[in-house]
Amino acid sequence: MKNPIADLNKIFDSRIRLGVMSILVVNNEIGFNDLKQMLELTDGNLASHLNTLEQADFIKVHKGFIGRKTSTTYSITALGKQAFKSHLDALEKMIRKL
Amino acid sequence: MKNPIADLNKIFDSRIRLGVMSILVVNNEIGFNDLKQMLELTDGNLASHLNTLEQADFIKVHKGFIGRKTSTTYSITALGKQAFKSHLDALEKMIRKL
DNA sequence: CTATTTAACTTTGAAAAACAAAGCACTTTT
DNA sequence: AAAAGTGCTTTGTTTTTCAAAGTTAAATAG
Repeated sequence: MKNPIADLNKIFDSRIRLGVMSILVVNNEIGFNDLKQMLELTDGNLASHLNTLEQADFIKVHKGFIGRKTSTTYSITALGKQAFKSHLDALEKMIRKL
Repeated sequence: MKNPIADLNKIFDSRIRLGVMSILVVNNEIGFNDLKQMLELTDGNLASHLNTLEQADFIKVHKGFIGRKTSTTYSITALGKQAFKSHLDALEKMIRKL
């Protein structure tokens, strides 16, 4: 039998990063605070997971302004969309036997 | 919006434990070495993850003999089956938006 | 105009988890 | 008798997770 977990992406082992991605798939742009509230996280925790996703080029940050106040939003990249889809495919393959 | 990751089971954040469970769902009894080879793990690593699953009452250990040689096998419990299913449901709910 | 609050982090540090390697008791194979 | 396999446990390192506090800059309240 083939190793069933080999195709899972390590980055998505984390429930939080999984949650961020699943939110970003349906919201093409979302703010830091919205994510924080949806996932019920502290600033630092969310920021570090977002950082991991950004390092991997799975999400992109947009720093803009609302008036003169900064506003940071995040969106998924093409690579991120693909990697997330691959991960879900691997998951599905793993459990299709059910 | 509701927290999309709240219903995920922390025990299944681990790819390895996820793999063990997915194997046990289709094999009602499997040996330590088989698992080790399927998942490509070291003894210690596998043993500790199995231990976590056992503590949670998600798997059961059977210590027996083949002739006079010890043989340890593992199987999924009813609770484990249920918890795994719930986790998969939560995952599916999370990504159904796709 | 001063004080507090909010946004979005970064830094720090502690706790937990993952993991490999080695050791071990016992047995079978060579 | 020596080597190898089974199924662990122990040890110790590395990695990951996370909360808390600090930070900068702007907004708002008093």
